[in-house]
Amino acid sequence: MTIMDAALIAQALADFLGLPVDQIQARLERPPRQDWGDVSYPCFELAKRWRRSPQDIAAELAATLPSGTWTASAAGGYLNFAWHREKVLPGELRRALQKGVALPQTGTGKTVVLEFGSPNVAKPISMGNLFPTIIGHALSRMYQALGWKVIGINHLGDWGSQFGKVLAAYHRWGQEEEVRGDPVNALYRLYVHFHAEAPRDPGLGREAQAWLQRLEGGDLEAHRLWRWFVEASTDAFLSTYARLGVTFDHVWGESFYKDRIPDVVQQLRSDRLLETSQGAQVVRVGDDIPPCIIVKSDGTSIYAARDVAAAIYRYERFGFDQMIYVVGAEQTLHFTQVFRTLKRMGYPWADNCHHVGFGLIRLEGRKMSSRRGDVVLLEDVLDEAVRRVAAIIDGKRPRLKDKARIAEVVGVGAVVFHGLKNQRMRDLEFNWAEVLSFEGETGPYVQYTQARIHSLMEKAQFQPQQFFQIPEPWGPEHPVTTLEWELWSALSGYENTVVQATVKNEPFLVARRLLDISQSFNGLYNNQRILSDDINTRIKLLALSDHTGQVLKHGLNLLGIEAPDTM
RNA sequence: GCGCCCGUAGCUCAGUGGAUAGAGCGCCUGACUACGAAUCAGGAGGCCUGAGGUUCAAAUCCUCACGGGCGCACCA
Repeated sequence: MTIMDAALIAQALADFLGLPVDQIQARLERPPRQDWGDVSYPCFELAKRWRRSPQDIAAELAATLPSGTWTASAAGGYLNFAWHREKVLPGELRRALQKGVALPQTGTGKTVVLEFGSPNVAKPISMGNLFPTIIGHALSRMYQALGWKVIGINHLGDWGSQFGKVLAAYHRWGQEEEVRGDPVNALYRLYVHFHAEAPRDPGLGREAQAWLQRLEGGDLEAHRLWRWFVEASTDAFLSTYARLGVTFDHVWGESFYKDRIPDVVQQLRSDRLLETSQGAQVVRVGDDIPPCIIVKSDGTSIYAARDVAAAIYRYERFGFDQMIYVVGAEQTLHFTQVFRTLKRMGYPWADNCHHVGFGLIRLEGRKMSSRRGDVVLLEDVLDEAVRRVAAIIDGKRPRLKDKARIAEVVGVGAVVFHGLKNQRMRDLEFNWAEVLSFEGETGPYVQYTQARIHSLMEKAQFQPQQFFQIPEPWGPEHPVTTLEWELWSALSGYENTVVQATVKNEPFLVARRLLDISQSFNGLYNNQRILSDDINTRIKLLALSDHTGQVLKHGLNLLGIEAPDTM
């Protein structure tokens, strides 16, 4: 608990009123305007109970409540508390400089399996892959920051009927040299061509099905091609992941679990959970939703069965406390079916499996369709962002060292931040102008703020020791300014934001907090001189700036974005 | 038809049941011979889709409409 923790106020109020602390604390809130105070207690509930006006109660409490490191005042039916800024801030800042960002290690000893990324083999990484990749990556870092052991798994789409299509298309039209030269694009063209031809050529569908059956049956030729395609695609994916700083503990595609499916089917059968319905083998998982299909009527496997097998394997291997699937919201029903199937199989840990969904990225109002080849490639977006950043650097900082690397970091950062700044369930209309914006609520804005602070630190050669030696940085002669206090308020909420963001699996909360902090800092920076001639002022503002820079860097890192010291 | 998600400024979005609903972009006015102008200060811009309900108090919770998106058994 810090000096500024509202729990102190809740306790004092609870003692005075003779009410449970929890009840008081649940009511505490932030006043809408900072000059009204830092913590607020609405007295309307008491008013009802005591049959007195809330105004009276607030006024009386303000007058009679024993004071602490705060001042209480009444405003209408609200009892407002304002911290004694000059007394509180020095200690808080000292602690912050000593400890840096200190997150509660609530995950210590616990393991979370995080499935994310999961691109399909034989298709290039498009903007459609942005969310599953960067949301998963951010969550991975956030859980780690809270002490969890994170197992990141990239669940490649490398099996199933789409693969039958790729094999059929390659067999019909494919050229070996072409695929050798540029595997992903060549395979993708075949896939798109397949879907273009399929409507007027019913034979194609049958060929795809036959290839899938050959593949699942262990046919050597099918298997050889499959392995080649998977390996070539994986290489391409890895280079994009490298740009994004994304890594995985395991790249286990769907095919990884295929040999475990027969055991799953066997177990379901002996548990009498499997039924034959319309030629398929299914598990009933409730009257409100359709059954979970485990084996298709043609005998080939289906993704639900692979997901069930995968979950069991992962539990046996990792004994996870939580498993999170970062997969599009359109698959909500599928995961409900899978989790209920696991539950019916008697696995209590099925309750610890969670689907973290996200909205669609749409293109000119429609869903991007990989079947039609109607996609925007992620690499193209990254390249364009980097190119534009490089042009800006040439214009305003021509002598910047390491220009190419900085342009890469800032350009990629803009794209990643753009994808993480809103609630994940919201659909995103892809818009070049917005992705390529570097001003306002953007990644480069936060990066810029951090770089600006770094530059201050360099110039001033600031060391935290200097701050510790000032006896009274703020006092009656030098009150804490509104801008300083606003910045501190934004900073002091950071740890809690990270905790909340992790609990809700919502990285955007971290992104928003970083914007708040950056805005507060820039407001201060433009209105108060930090490198003041007055040594006290200079050092305390440097101390505040130093911590701001640390938090921004920490937060960007959680989001998977690099924070360059110059840009 | 059923289920899930979304509906807040011209646009993109924030907004733990509480006070006068906030940002960014765009538009208008200003600030670089003080620390990095990818910045900042100010202005204009709102029936929080609509109607009921719960509550001392609703953008927020509950119903019902309307509008948009996504699902609804052998694709993933």
